Amino acid sequence: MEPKDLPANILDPNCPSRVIFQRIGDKWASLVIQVLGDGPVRFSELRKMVSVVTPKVLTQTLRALERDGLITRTVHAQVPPRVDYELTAVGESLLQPLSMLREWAESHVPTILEARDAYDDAQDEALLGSSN
Amino acid sequence: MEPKDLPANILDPNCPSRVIFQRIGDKWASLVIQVLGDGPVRFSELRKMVSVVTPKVLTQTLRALERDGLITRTVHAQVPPRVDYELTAVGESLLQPLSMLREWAESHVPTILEARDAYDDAQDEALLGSSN
DNA sequence: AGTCAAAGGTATCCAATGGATACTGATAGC
DNA sequence: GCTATCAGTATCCATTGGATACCTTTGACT
Repeated sequence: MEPKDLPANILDPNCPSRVIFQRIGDKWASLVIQVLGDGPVRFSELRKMVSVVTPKVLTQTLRALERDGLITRTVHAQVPPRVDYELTAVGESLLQPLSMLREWAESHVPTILEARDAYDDAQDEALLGSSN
Repeated sequence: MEPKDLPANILDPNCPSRVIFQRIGDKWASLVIQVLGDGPVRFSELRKMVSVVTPKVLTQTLRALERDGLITRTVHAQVPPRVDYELTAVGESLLQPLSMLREWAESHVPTILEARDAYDDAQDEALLGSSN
């Protein structure tokens, strides 16, 4: 793993690592993975915990994660049906990098909200100035 | 400690940390930040390095990052114009968490591609079986 | 003088994605 | 029968993303 000649490069649009990187960055996928970090969860529970996601989009997300081997889908032959989603070993290996990002996000909330307010105020002033 | 009462919680749709988390997960934003990790870059260079992004979308991405205080935009009074984008201190603090994700993505490329092939093959067989 | 090129974007239009809402199918319990 | 539960589909519409063309300023070239 020499950093000199990385075999995979996210900046190359033809490199599969980029596709994978963007799957992680998917709006719902990363939340689902973090929820599954505590163990298997069924579909309806996921919907409640990863609020507010519509069933169609949650299904799409879960199928994509399953396809990439990050989660498994287990159907229990019951009525009403019970379907459990669970992290694979690969999926679990994502928990740590994701939790670092999460910690970053949670700890920088105040700073970023301040920056937004300042930026928006500046925009407002610019607009007012131009109309005078 | 129940996870229900975290001060900032990504799973809460009303918590700003979620919005921020999703900005990081934006398709282009995280790539831009990683490119800017080596120092300021001008617009046209960014377009080349973060290929392939259209100017409209790159502008949207940069404006959003600027609004959140992760990058600065500096216009040099020249002709032709020169505009440099540069990470702020907050933006730089994102580099480490992002590089962990990037390393994860790059190192898991083979595993995930295999999983995809296996999944797609299984889907194909299921389709063939149902049509017989 | 006229024309071209460079840089950093906008403007416009169309395709893809995301989301709201309603519905399905099997069965157990009332 | 009627209803409830669960895990989704089906359908439709709004938002976003992307391709392409265009704009502006000024220096260099012809």
